[in-house]
Amino acid sequence: DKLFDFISKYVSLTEEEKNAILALNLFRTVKKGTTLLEEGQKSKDSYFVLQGCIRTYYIIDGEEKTTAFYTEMEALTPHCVVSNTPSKYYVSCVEDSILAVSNLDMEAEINGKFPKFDTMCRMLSEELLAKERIDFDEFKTSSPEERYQNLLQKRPDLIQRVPQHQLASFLGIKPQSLSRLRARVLEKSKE
Amino acid sequence: DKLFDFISKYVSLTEEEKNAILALNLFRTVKKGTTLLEEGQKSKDSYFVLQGCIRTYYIIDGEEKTTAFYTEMEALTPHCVVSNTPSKYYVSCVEDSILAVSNLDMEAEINGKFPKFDTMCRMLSEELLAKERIDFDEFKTSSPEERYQNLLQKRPDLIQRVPQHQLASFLGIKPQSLSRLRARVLEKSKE
DNA sequence: TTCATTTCTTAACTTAGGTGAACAATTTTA
DNA sequence: TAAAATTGTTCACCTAAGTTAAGAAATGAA
Repeated sequence: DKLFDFISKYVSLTEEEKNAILALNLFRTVKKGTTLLEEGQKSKDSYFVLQGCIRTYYIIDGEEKTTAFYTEMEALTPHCVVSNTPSKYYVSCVEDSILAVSNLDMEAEINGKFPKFDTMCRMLSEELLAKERIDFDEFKTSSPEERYQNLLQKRPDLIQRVPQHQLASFLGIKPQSLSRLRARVLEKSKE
Repeated sequence: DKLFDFISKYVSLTEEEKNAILALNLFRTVKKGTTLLEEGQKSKDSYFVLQGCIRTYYIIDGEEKTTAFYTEMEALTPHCVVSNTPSKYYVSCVEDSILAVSNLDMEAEINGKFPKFDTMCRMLSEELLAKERIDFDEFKTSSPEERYQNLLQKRPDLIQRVPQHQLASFLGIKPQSLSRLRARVLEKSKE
C-alpha cells in the first residue's frame, strides 16, 4: 500500500504498528470540487494524498488565490491544526481523489503508544520545512517567467491537470499575465 | 536561560534533561560578517539565535540574494543537514550574535536518550512548517509594496537592523526598487 | 585622517506584469 | 440540447519593477 511505502522511507513498521494504522480507517475518496476546509473553520484533520490533487486557496477581495497544490505522496497539515486557530485558507479537491485523513487526537494517541511515530513525523516535517524554505527562496529569486519555466521542468504534470487561473496565482501572477507569458515562451521556443 | 524558556513552550524538562543539554556546550558567540555555512558544504549544524541576527543567501550570477533572516528565538536547520547534500546557500551573521549550535549527531544521541526531544522537535518543525507556508502564501498574494508595508507592521526591527540591499532581495526586488518604493510610501504618508 | 569599499539614492529608459474589457472555448447544469 | 457559468485568450493602456549609470553617504581599513 502506498501509505506504507511512504512511511518506510522514514521508519520501519512492525505488523502490529501497521495494523494499528489500518484500524484507524483513514482512507477517504473525495469528489472533485469538494471543500475539505473552509476559511474560519477550526479543523483537526491532516491530509495525505494517495491519488489526485488538492489545493489551498484564499479569497482576497472576492478573488480566489490558489497558493499550493498537493499531489500523490504529498502531505498537508493545515495551519489551524497546529495553531488551534481559525483557518486563514480553504482546502479543496482539484480532482477526484483518494486521501488518508488523520485527526490530531488520533495522532496524539498513536504517538503516545508508538514513540516511533514521533520520530517519523519529526523527520518528515523537518524535511518538508527545509524543502519549503528552498521553494520559497526559489520563488523570491526568480521572475514569473523563470518560475513558469521551472515548473515546466519540475512538475510538468501540474500544468496539465490544473486550471490555468489557479496556476497563475500559484505562480504569483494574474491569469491574463500567464496567458501572455505562455504565448511569449512558445514564441521563443519556435525560434 | 532563553533556550529553556523557548523549549518550555513545547515540553517541560527535568533537571537531568536540562543538564544533558548544558553538557553539550552549545553556545557560540560569532562576529558580524562570519560565514557559518558556505554553498557546496555539507554541514550537520543547526542554529538557534539567542541574540543577534543571521541570514541565508545565494550567489546568483555573481549577486548576493538574501532570502531569510533569523533573529532572537528563531531556529534554522539548513537544508543540507536534513538531506545530507551540499548546501545550495550561504549562512552568515548580520550582527555580532550569540547562537546555540547543535550537531545532527548530537541530536540523534539526545533524541535516543530522551524521546521527549523527538516530540519537541516534531512540534516545533510542524509549527514552523505551517508558519512558513503561510508566509509563502502571503508573499505570493501580495505586491512588493504590500510586502514592505507588511514588514513595517510585523517586523519593524528588521528594517532598522538589516542593510537595505539585503532587505530588497528578501522582499523579492532590487535595491533600487526598494529605494524608490520607500520614497513612494513616504510620499503617500505625507498626504 | 585619509583612502577605498560598501551601501544607498536618484534619474532616465526599458520591460513585463496589472487592469479592464471583449470574446471564444469549454464545462456544467437545467 | 440549450442556456448559463466558468475558463482561457487577446488587446490596449497603465503602472511599477528591472536596468544602467552616476553620484552621495556611510563604513571600514591602512
